[in-house]
Amino acid sequence: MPELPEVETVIRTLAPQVLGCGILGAKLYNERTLAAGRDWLDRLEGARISAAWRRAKLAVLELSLPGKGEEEEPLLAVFHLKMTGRLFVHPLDFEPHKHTKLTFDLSAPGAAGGEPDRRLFFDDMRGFGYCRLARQEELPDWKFWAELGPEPLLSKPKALAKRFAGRRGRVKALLLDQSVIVGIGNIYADEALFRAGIRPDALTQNIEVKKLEKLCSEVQSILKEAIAQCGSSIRDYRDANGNAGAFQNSFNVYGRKGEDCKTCGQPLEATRVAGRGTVFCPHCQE
DNA sequence: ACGCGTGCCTGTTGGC
DNA sequence: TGCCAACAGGCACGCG
Repeated sequence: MPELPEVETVIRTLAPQVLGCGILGAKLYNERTLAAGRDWLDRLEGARISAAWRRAKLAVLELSLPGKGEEEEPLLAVFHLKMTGRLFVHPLDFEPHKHTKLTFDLSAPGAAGGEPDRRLFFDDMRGFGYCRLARQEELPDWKFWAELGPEPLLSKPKALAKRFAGRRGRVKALLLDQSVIVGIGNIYADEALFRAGIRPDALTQNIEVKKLEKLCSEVQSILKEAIAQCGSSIRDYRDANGNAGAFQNSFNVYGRKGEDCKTCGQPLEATRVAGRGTVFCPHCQE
Protein backbone atom coordinates (compact mmCIF):
# COMPACT_ATOMS: atom_id res chain seq x y z
CA MET A 1 0.00 0.00 0.00
CA PRO A 2 1.83 3.02 -1.20
CA GLU A 3 2.17 5.56 1.59
CA LEU A 4 4.73 8.37 1.68
CA PRO A 5 7.90 6.19 1.68
CA GLU A 6 6.59 4.02 -1.15
CA VAL A 7 5.51 6.93 -3.35
CA GLU A 8 8.84 8.63 -2.67
CA THR A 9 10.60 5.44 -3.80
CA VAL A 10 8.44 5.19 -6.92
CA ILE A 11 9.41 8.75 -7.86
CA ARG A 12 13.10 8.11 -7.23
CA THR A 13 13.09 4.97 -9.37
CA LEU A 14 10.81 6.37 -12.07
CA ALA A 15 12.52 9.72 -12.58
CA PRO A 16 15.73 8.38 -14.17
CA GLN A 17 13.64 6.42 -16.65
CA VAL A 18 11.35 9.21 -17.83
CA LEU A 19 12.98 12.61 -17.28
CA GLY A 20 13.59 14.34 -20.59
CA CYS A 21 11.49 11.87 -22.52
CA GLY A 22 8.95 13.13 -25.02
CA ILE A 23 5.33 11.99 -24.95
CA LEU A 24 3.97 10.75 -28.24
CA GLY A 25 0.48 9.85 -27.12
CA ALA A 26 -1.63 8.36 -24.40
CA LYS A 27 -4.12 5.54 -24.17
CA LEU A 28 -6.80 5.28 -21.53
CA TYR A 29 -8.07 1.78 -20.76
CA ASN A 30 -10.51 2.68 -18.01
CA GLU A 31 -12.55 5.89 -18.10
CA ARG A 32 -12.78 6.32 -14.35
CA THR A 33 -8.99 6.22 -13.99
CA LEU A 34 -8.70 9.69 -15.54
CA ALA A 35 -10.29 11.75 -12.81
CA ALA A 36 -9.80 15.09 -14.56
CA GLY A 37 -8.33 16.59 -17.71
CA ARG A 38 -9.94 14.30 -20.28
CA ASP A 39 -9.47 17.01 -22.92
CA TRP A 40 -5.70 16.92 -22.48
CA LEU A 41 -5.40 13.27 -23.37
CA ASP A 42 -5.36 13.80 -27.13
CA ARG A 43 -3.12 16.88 -26.93
CA LEU A 44 -0.07 15.41 -25.24
CA GLU A 45 2.00 14.75 -28.35
CA GLY A 46 5.22 16.74 -28.26
CA ALA A 47 5.11 17.29 -24.52
CA ARG A 48 8.27 16.51 -22.57
CA ILE A 49 8.55 15.13 -19.05
CA SER A 50 10.48 17.90 -17.33
CA ALA A 51 10.20 16.97 -13.66
CA ALA A 52 8.97 14.25 -11.31
CA TRP A 53 8.11 14.85 -7.69
CA ARG A 54 5.95 13.75 -4.78
CA ARG A 55 3.40 15.65 -2.71
CA ALA A 56 1.71 13.69 0.08
CA LYS A 57 0.95 10.26 -1.43
CA LEU A 58 0.67 11.72 -4.92
CA ALA A 59 3.22 11.12 -7.67
CA VAL A 60 3.48 14.07 -10.05
CA LEU A 61 4.97 14.28 -13.54
CA GLU A 62 5.49 17.75 -15.02
CA LEU A 63 4.85 17.87 -18.74
CA SER A 64 6.24 20.82 -20.70
CA LEU A 65 3.95 21.48 -23.63
CA PRO A 66 5.46 22.32 -27.02
CA GLY A 67 5.57 25.60 -28.83
CA LYS A 68 4.33 27.91 -26.12
CA GLY A 69 7.59 29.16 -24.69
CA GLU A 70 9.36 28.21 -21.50
CA GLU A 71 7.40 30.57 -19.29
CA GLU A 72 4.18 28.67 -19.69
CA GLU A 73 2.96 26.65 -16.75
CA PRO A 74 3.58 22.96 -17.29
CA LEU A 75 0.77 20.47 -17.42
CA LEU A 76 0.80 18.08 -14.49
CA ALA A 77 -0.04 14.39 -14.50
CA VAL A 78 -0.95 13.69 -10.88
CA PHE A 79 -1.21 10.03 -9.90
CA HIS A 80 -2.77 8.62 -6.75
CA LEU A 81 -1.72 4.97 -6.46
CA LYS A 82 -4.20 4.25 -3.64
CA MET A 83 -3.63 0.61 -2.63
CA THR A 84 -2.48 -1.23 -5.73
CA GLY A 85 -1.49 1.39 -8.31
CA ARG A 86 1.89 0.96 -10.00
CA LEU A 87 4.00 3.01 -12.38
CA PHE A 88 6.35 1.10 -14.68
CA VAL A 89 8.27 1.74 -17.89
CA HIS A 90 8.26 -1.21 -20.28
CA PRO A 91 9.56 -1.90 -23.80
CA LEU A 92 7.07 -1.38 -26.61
CA ASP A 93 6.51 -5.11 -27.03
CA PHE A 94 5.21 -5.42 -23.46
CA GLU A 95 1.48 -6.02 -23.74
CA PRO A 96 -1.06 -4.09 -21.69
CA HIS A 97 -3.02 -6.45 -19.45
CA LYS A 98 -6.33 -6.43 -17.65
CA HIS A 99 -5.08 -4.17 -14.87
CA THR A 100 -3.50 -1.61 -17.21
CA LYS A 101 -5.42 1.64 -16.82
CA LEU A 102 -3.38 4.26 -18.69
CA THR A 103 -0.26 4.33 -20.85
CA PHE A 104 1.99 7.04 -22.27
CA ASP A 105 4.15 6.35 -25.30
CA LEU A 106 7.62 7.81 -24.71
CA SER A 107 10.39 8.89 -27.04
CA ALA A 108 14.02 8.59 -25.94
CA PRO A 109 15.35 11.35 -23.65
CA GLY A 110 16.50 14.33 -25.68
CA ALA A 111 15.27 12.91 -28.95
CA ALA A 112 13.23 15.40 -30.95
CA GLY A 113 9.99 13.43 -31.00
CA GLY A 114 9.81 10.88 -33.75
CA GLU A 115 9.82 7.22 -32.87
CA PRO A 116 8.35 5.71 -29.75
CA ASP A 117 11.02 4.20 -27.53
CA ARG A 118 9.30 2.80 -24.44
CA ARG A 119 5.91 3.01 -22.73
CA LEU A 120 4.91 4.25 -19.28
CA PHE A 121 2.27 2.03 -17.66
CA PHE A 122 -0.16 2.96 -14.91
CA ASP A 123 -1.53 -0.37 -13.66
CA ASP A 124 -3.96 -0.85 -10.81
CA MET A 125 -5.46 -4.19 -9.82
CA ARG A 126 -8.13 -2.75 -7.54
CA GLY A 127 -8.81 0.26 -9.68
CA PHE A 128 -9.06 2.85 -6.90
CA GLY A 129 -6.07 4.79 -8.18
CA TYR A 130 -6.45 7.69 -10.57
CA CYS A 131 -4.62 10.23 -12.69
CA ARG A 132 -5.52 13.89 -13.06
CA LEU A 133 -4.22 16.04 -15.90
CA ALA A 134 -4.28 19.68 -14.88
CA ARG A 135 -2.36 22.93 -15.02
CA GLN A 136 -0.53 23.77 -11.82
CA GLU A 137 -2.71 26.86 -11.45
CA GLU A 138 -5.80 24.67 -11.42
CA LEU A 139 -4.70 22.61 -8.42
CA PRO A 140 -6.19 24.95 -5.78
CA ASP A 141 -9.60 24.23 -7.33
CA TRP A 142 -9.13 20.57 -6.45
CA LYS A 143 -10.48 20.24 -2.93
CA PHE A 144 -8.34 17.27 -1.90
CA TRP A 145 -5.15 19.01 -3.05
CA ALA A 146 -6.07 22.36 -1.59
CA GLU A 147 -6.71 20.88 1.85
CA LEU A 148 -3.55 18.76 2.08
CA GLY A 149 -1.70 19.29 5.34
CA PRO A 150 2.05 19.77 5.84
CA GLU A 151 4.72 17.34 4.66
CA PRO A 152 5.83 15.45 7.78
CA LEU A 153 9.51 15.59 6.81
CA LEU A 154 9.52 19.34 6.14
CA SER A 155 8.20 20.51 9.50
CA LYS A 156 9.47 20.33 13.06
CA PRO A 157 7.76 17.82 15.39
CA LYS A 158 6.56 20.67 17.62
CA ALA A 159 4.85 22.38 14.70
CA LEU A 160 3.27 19.13 13.59
CA ALA A 161 2.09 18.37 17.12
CA LYS A 162 0.29 21.72 17.24
CA ARG A 163 -1.99 20.47 14.49
CA PHE A 164 -3.12 17.65 16.80
CA ALA A 165 -3.29 19.58 20.04
CA GLY A 166 -6.79 20.60 21.05
CA ARG A 167 -8.43 18.44 18.42
CA ARG A 168 -10.94 15.79 19.31
CA GLY A 169 -11.31 12.27 18.06
CA ARG A 170 -9.10 9.21 18.11
CA VAL A 171 -5.46 9.92 17.52
CA LYS A 172 -5.12 7.34 14.76
CA ALA A 173 -7.97 8.94 12.81
CA LEU A 174 -6.09 12.26 12.88
CA LEU A 175 -2.82 10.61 11.76
CA LEU A 176 -4.67 9.25 8.73
CA ASP A 177 -6.41 12.56 7.99
CA GLN A 178 -4.51 14.06 5.04
CA SER A 179 -5.68 17.56 5.95
CA VAL A 180 -3.89 17.26 9.32
CA ILE A 181 -0.64 15.69 8.13
CA VAL A 182 0.06 14.02 4.79
CA GLY A 183 1.59 10.76 3.69
CA ILE A 184 0.61 8.45 6.55
CA GLY A 185 -1.55 5.40 5.91
CA ASN A 186 -2.57 2.43 7.99
CA ILE A 187 0.89 0.87 8.21
CA TYR A 188 2.90 3.84 9.39
CA ALA A 189 0.09 5.07 11.64
CA ASP A 190 0.13 1.83 13.63
CA GLU A 191 3.92 1.65 13.65
CA ALA A 192 4.40 5.26 14.78
CA LEU A 193 1.79 4.89 17.54
CA PHE A 194 3.59 1.81 18.83
CA ARG A 195 6.92 3.61 18.95
CA ALA A 196 5.34 6.56 20.73
CA GLY A 197 3.61 4.28 23.25
CA ILE A 198 0.15 5.61 22.43
CA ARG A 199 -2.95 3.48 21.96
CA PRO A 200 -4.49 4.00 18.50
CA ASP A 201 -7.92 4.54 20.05
CA ALA A 202 -6.70 7.14 22.55
CA LEU A 203 -8.68 10.36 22.45
CA THR A 204 -6.40 13.11 21.20
CA GLN A 205 -7.64 15.65 23.73
CA ASN A 206 -6.43 13.37 26.53
CA ILE A 207 -2.84 13.12 25.25
CA GLU A 208 -0.18 15.41 26.71
CA VAL A 209 1.50 17.81 24.29
CA LYS A 210 4.89 16.22 25.00
CA LYS A 211 3.48 12.85 24.00
CA LEU A 212 2.08 14.31 20.78
CA GLU A 213 5.50 15.78 20.01
CA LYS A 214 7.02 12.38 20.64
CA LEU A 215 4.50 10.89 18.22
CA CYS A 216 5.37 13.39 15.48
CA SER A 217 9.06 12.79 16.08
CA GLU A 218 8.51 9.03 15.71
CA VAL A 219 6.50 9.66 12.52
CA GLN A 220 9.54 11.41 11.07
CA SER A 221 11.97 8.70 12.16
CA ILE A 222 9.89 5.89 10.81
CA LEU A 223 9.23 7.58 7.46
CA LYS A 224 12.96 8.27 7.02
CA GLU A 225 13.85 4.69 7.90
CA ALA A 226 11.20 3.33 5.55
CA ILE A 227 12.45 5.52 2.68
CA ALA A 228 15.97 4.24 3.32
CA GLN A 229 14.57 0.69 3.02
CA CYS A 230 12.72 1.57 -0.22
CA GLY A 231 9.33 1.27 1.47
CA SER A 232 7.25 -1.66 2.70
CA SER A 233 5.98 -4.49 0.49
CA ILE A 234 3.18 -6.47 2.09
CA ARG A 235 2.04 -8.05 -1.12
CA ASP A 236 1.46 -5.72 -4.05
CA TYR A 237 3.79 -2.79 -3.71
CA ARG A 238 6.72 -2.54 -6.13
CA ASP A 239 8.83 0.44 -7.14
CA ALA A 240 9.19 1.60 -10.75
CA ASN A 241 11.94 -0.98 -11.31
CA GLY A 242 9.72 -3.81 -10.09
CA ASN A 243 11.61 -4.18 -6.81
CA ALA A 244 9.97 -4.78 -3.45
CA GLY A 245 10.79 -2.70 -0.39
CA ALA A 246 12.30 -4.13 2.78
CA PHE A 247 10.82 -2.13 5.65
CA GLN A 248 8.08 -4.76 6.26
CA ASN A 249 10.82 -6.74 7.99
CA SER A 250 11.00 -4.03 10.63
CA PHE A 251 7.31 -3.91 11.53
CA ASN A 252 6.55 -4.02 15.24
CA VAL A 253 2.76 -4.31 15.01
CA TYR A 254 1.28 -4.09 11.51
CA GLY A 255 0.11 -7.54 10.39
CA ARG A 256 1.32 -9.10 13.66
CA LYS A 257 -2.03 -9.67 15.38
CA GLY A 258 -1.68 -12.33 18.07
CA GLU A 259 2.10 -12.45 17.78
CA ASP A 260 4.37 -11.49 20.66
CA CYS A 261 5.25 -7.85 21.23
CA LYS A 262 8.94 -7.42 20.44
CA THR A 263 9.33 -5.22 23.52
CA CYS A 264 7.34 -6.94 26.29
CA GLY A 265 6.56 -10.35 24.84
CA GLN A 266 2.82 -10.13 25.38
CA PRO A 267 0.42 -10.90 22.50
CA LEU A 268 -0.52 -8.00 20.21
CA GLU A 269 -4.20 -7.16 19.96
CA ALA A 270 -6.28 -6.32 16.90
CA THR A 271 -9.17 -3.88 16.85
CA ARG A 272 -10.83 -1.41 14.52
CA VAL A 273 -10.15 2.32 14.72
CA ALA A 274 -11.47 4.83 12.22
CA GLY A 275 -12.81 1.90 10.23
CA ARG A 276 -9.34 0.38 9.72
CA GLY A 277 -7.77 -2.79 10.92
CA THR A 278 -5.50 -1.82 13.79
CA VAL A 279 -2.86 -3.74 15.75
CA PHE A 280 -1.29 -2.55 18.98
CA CYS A 281 0.31 -3.74 22.20
CA PRO A 282 -2.07 -3.25 25.13
CA HIS A 283 0.89 -3.36 27.51
CA CYS A 284 3.31 -0.97 25.80
CA GLN A 285 0.73 1.51 24.49
CA GLU A 286 -1.59 3.57 26.69
C1' DA B 1 -19.61 21.00 12.11
C1' DC B 2 -17.55 17.02 12.84
C1' DG B 3 -17.19 12.10 13.74
C1' DC B 4 -18.64 7.87 12.01
C1' DG B 5 -20.28 4.24 8.70
C1' DT B 6 -20.56 2.77 3.89
C1' DG B 7 -19.27 2.06 -0.99
C1' DC B 8 -15.94 1.62 -4.42
C1' DC B 9 -12.87 -2.59 -6.44
C1' DT B 10 -10.48 -7.34 -7.12
C1' DG B 11 -7.63 -10.85 -5.41
C1' DT B 12 -6.45 -13.61 -1.33
C1' DT B 13 -7.44 -15.94 2.79
C1' DG B 14 -9.72 -18.62 6.19
C1' DG B 15 -13.63 -21.02 8.09
C1' DC B 16 -17.12 -24.41 7.64
C1' DT C 1 -12.01 -30.34 -0.82
C1' DG C 2 -14.48 -26.59 -2.39
C1' DC C 3 -17.11 -22.65 -1.88
C1' DC C 4 -18.02 -18.20 -0.31
C1' DA C 5 -17.88 -14.54 3.22
C1' DA C 6 -14.65 -11.67 5.13
C1' DC C 7 -10.94 -8.87 4.46
C1' DA C 8 -7.46 -5.59 2.58
C1' DG C 9 -7.83 0.28 2.72
C1' DG C 10 -7.68 5.72 0.87
C1' DC C 11 -10.97 8.68 0.27
C1' DA C 12 -15.70 10.59 -1.25
C1' DC C 13 -19.97 10.86 0.45
C1' DG C 14 -24.15 10.78 3.38
C1' DC C 15 -26.02 10.68 7.85
C1' DG C 16 -27.05 12.16 12.58
